[in-house]
Amino acid sequence: MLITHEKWPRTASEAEAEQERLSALVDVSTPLAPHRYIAGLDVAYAIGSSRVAGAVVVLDADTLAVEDMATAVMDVEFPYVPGLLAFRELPALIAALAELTVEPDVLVCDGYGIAHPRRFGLACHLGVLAGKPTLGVAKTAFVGRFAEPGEQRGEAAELVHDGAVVGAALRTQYATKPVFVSPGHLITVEDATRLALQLAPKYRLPETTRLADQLSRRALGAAA
DNA sequence: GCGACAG
DNA sequence: ATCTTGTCGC
Repeated sequence: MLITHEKWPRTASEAEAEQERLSALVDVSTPLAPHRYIAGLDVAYAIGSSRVAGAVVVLDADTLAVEDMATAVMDVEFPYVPGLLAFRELPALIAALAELTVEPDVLVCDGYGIAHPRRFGLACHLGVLAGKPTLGVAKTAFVGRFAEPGEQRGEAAELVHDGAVVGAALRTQYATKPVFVSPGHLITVEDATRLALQLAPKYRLPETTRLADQLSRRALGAAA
């Protein structure tokens, strides 16, 4: 899948302005459309250099079997700034997506969707650029308040930010810390939460992110 | 002003 | 994010 992005911001203020502009295009009220291929994306970083590896793995929505995968190694341009993660990771992820043979229907990101200071996290950004459904699944909290969800697998609590429900703290496995799910684009909080749980039948994190994480690290090491 | 702060 | 194997516990 090809994604083109011009005039990539170089400063924090430019990046924030870009988020303000693109955030108007986000749609989190449309239910998730029928889907067959789910993609998981992640980025691995090298220690003493600016080298990074973006990875994407495509799974069958029903069996979670791996149908395709791709990687892209490059140097990072943008520094890590909370709230501007997309500008640091998207280039490598977009490059990896361009190498896919199987066209994914939904993109699962490592990070947040609308649960973001300006309602425009990495998942929203990728969703708008790709014009496809996206959601974010993060391991730790970023913005918003939430009540501790029940201890059973599948129990969830609303993630509230600025008086709005922007996601959910979801318990994917019994007695494990919850993961934070938020819609990115063309999906609702409910559908994103349901899909995240479906993708995590055995471990705390969705298979999509687990596999993408492993793939990105392997790609980084192989590029050494 | 201070602390927090996705990866 | 990254440094990192085995090991303690359910």
